[in-house]
Amino acid sequence: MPSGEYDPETVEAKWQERWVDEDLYAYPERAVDPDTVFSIDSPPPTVSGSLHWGHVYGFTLQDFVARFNRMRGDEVYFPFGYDDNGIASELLTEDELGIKHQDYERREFQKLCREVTAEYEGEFTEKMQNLGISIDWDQTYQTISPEVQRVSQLSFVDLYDKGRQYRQRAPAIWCPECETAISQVETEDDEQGSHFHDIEFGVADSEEQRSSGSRTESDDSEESFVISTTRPELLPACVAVFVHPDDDDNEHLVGQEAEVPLFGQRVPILEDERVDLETGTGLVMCCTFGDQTDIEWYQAHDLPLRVAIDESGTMTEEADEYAGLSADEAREAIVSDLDDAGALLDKRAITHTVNVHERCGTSVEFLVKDQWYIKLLDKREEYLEAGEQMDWYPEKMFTRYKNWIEGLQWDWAISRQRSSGIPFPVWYCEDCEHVVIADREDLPVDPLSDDPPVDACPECGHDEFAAEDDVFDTWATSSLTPLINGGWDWNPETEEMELERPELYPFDMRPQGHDIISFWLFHTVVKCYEHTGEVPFDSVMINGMVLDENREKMSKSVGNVVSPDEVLEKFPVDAARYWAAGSAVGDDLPYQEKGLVAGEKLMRKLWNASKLVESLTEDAPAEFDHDDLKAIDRWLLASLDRELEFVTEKLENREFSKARDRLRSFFWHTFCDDYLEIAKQRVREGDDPSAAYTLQTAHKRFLTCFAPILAHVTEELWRDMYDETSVHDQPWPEPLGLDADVAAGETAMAVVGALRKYKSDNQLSMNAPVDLVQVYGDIHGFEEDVSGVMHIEELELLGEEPEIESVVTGVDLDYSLVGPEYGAQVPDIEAALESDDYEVEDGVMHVAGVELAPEMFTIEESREYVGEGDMLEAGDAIVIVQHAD
RNA sequence: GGGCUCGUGGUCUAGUUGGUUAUGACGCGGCCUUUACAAGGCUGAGGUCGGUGGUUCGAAUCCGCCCGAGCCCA
Repeated sequence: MPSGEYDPETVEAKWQERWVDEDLYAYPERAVDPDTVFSIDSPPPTVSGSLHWGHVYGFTLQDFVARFNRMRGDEVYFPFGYDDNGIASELLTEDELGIKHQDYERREFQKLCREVTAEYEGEFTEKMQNLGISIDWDQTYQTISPEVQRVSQLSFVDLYDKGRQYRQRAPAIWCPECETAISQVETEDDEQGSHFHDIEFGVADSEEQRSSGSRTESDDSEESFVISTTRPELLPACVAVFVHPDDDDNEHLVGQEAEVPLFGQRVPILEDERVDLETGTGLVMCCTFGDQTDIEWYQAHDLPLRVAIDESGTMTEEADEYAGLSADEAREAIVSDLDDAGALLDKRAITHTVNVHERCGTSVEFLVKDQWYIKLLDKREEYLEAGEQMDWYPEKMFTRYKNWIEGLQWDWAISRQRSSGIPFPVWYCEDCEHVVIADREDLPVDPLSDDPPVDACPECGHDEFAAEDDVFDTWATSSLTPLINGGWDWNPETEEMELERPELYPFDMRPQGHDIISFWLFHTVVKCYEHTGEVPFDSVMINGMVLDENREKMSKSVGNVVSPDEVLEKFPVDAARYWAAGSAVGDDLPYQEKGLVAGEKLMRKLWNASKLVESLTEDAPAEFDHDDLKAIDRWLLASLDRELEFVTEKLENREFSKARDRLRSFFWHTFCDDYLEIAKQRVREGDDPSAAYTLQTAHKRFLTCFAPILAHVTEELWRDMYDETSVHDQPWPEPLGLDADVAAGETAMAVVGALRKYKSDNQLSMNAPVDLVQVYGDIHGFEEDVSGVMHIEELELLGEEPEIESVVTGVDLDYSLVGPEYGAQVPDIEAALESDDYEVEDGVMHVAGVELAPEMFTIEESREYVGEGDMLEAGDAIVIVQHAD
């Protein structure tokens, strides 16, 4: 029996442990009906990081859905993945073990990674369990595991067979410090000090002018222009000069050729909108490659390639006499030589934004490498339709997916030149470069250690092969989680890819933060769609970001990070869950201690009310004929039916905060404040099975409905009061389907409310007796309840309205009817009403030359009681109180 | 710089197919021991709905511009 105060610290830990020990959330082995399976595909978090609010928030929202669907009878598949395949885990492993990945064979290094991350995974598991998330802990996977590597490589082979992947020489982002290619998302902007060098370029005649014979001696060496650059060492890589189309001053240069100082190559002067007119002189050189724009120009204008800096940051043969110097040394030497040649007009310090590798802060370079790509551009329409097929919660977030697809300019590069990661299962013939792909049966393979599946090249018969040493982009693996969860594998007998658990796929729900819709979600949709021909998710639930209490992003450098660990030492998990349910899905949510405090208060109210219900329902009948229910009991249960209908619909639509608030409000105000006060007297003053039954029935329903949100306190109360099986295993309540005089019940409650106010206003205690109360209004069947709870000696129902003097105070128009009908005449009508210039005849109002139908207006009256006692207005009813103070 | 989202009493929020008196909670003031709960109950104050211009008889709601925040892209 619940007694004393609720002790969340002990209770929450107890249930978290038992839920796991009892396998309460286990996905049933033989659940094979796709219609009753509810499968969730959570994006696996990076395990080497610590738990942050984003995890708590995201997983809590998923848990609401999981618990709700479980109670509705679905077999819920709620797995957990550990993303330990990223660079973060590799660095962690090197750090922890004091090793370098270069010293190990790739497979061996990954084994070490698995060992190191296992420890962190344990910690992560514990924290997730401490949040009471109803994950099935028998359904877990690690992205670095050989099984997942196999799926990743199978995906590669499948897409290659389908012609969706190709290999091409293209620019890659390169970190010269780490000597690795990195993806766009691994770079970040950094403000750095640098120098602008104003360098004079000569103008040479273009081919056209030369051939047309317009060239004169003086045109040649006389004309020049100035380019400001921070990268003079890239002069040897210069392949073009660009002018903005709106740049009138330099427009005349377009079409001519420029001569690069010191190096002498002649390059075209072209026009392009991507020139930034605000920076430097408005003229810019394009070098292959100095930055991202250079790559775009290279591709858009079909420019030649001149690579002047190699992978280690050393100047190449293109740099002539500077070859072999480091980029920094070359810059100094070139600047000095430019100065000597008179081509350096100015040098000044600036700060500008550069792309740096987020791990080491080194400015990135752009190199040309052979890269593998997945085709995207040719199927943009299809992928857009795939997105449209999913239900988006909230709907508005589909726009992000749509904009992303519409803005795609390149296919997706999936190869990374990192020395750790999941390898491409590919070899190349040393002679003819024929691509040899591993056999599916052999996967996972590492070409650096394993032999190709053929002895000789099927193309040319050559028997020497070069291993592909690239690894997959991390998204290439992360985008396969529905297939990993579904047990996707090669069946050698049917020679087809098959799902071991096809009932899970497509997954019912994909949760996703709105920040990575364009990466994680998009790539997952694309790849799974290509592999299976089906959109992998029926629905997507987007969660917002957790911000600090000033609505600003939590960031270590700003120092406004609040750790969930600290907070959960102070507050119950259920309080955090209550807070998490407090925002519209998809919206950002500020961390607010007040939100958790409100949750604690609700838990306390639930606890205390349960204690009272328990004490009142010891003799409650398990069954009770609904026809024998007293009016107020019938009214309460019928009202609860309506609330449940609302709450159920909101939970179905992931409108957690609406469900939460409505449930809370009905429980607190209607059940506790109104009903419970009345029912407790009835039960205490005499045997009242109708009240006891109603109390218990309603209370059970509250516990089950609160269970998805307040998972722990409801479990404690349920198991303590009712049943040794979990509240989370109870069926979601169906409406009882009772008829009740809802209006009379509400009027009765309004009368009670008015009397409470009367007592409060007159500084009377709530249990102070009142001599006589007369009610004009329908509270039929509730008379005893009203007089009981308000301690009324005599309650009299009036058959006709008491003596009331009415004074007309104004006229209320129903604008939704008057507006469309009379439009511009509305101000005239209002003016006439203002000056009392109107007449009402047979219910029709004549005003300002028009006639208003009865439903268009209401005469407002203030009513004054002229008889004995005090008059109270209680909704539709009028209450007269006779009380001798 | 571009796109998307958000902006409602001190704080968090409901309401946005246009209808005039904007919801609830937290906090704040006042009153009340009602044998579940004073961390409770009743009640009150507090908002020209980010700013500005427009459309309309009527705008928190629709449109333009501006400001602030978040995310993604450059």
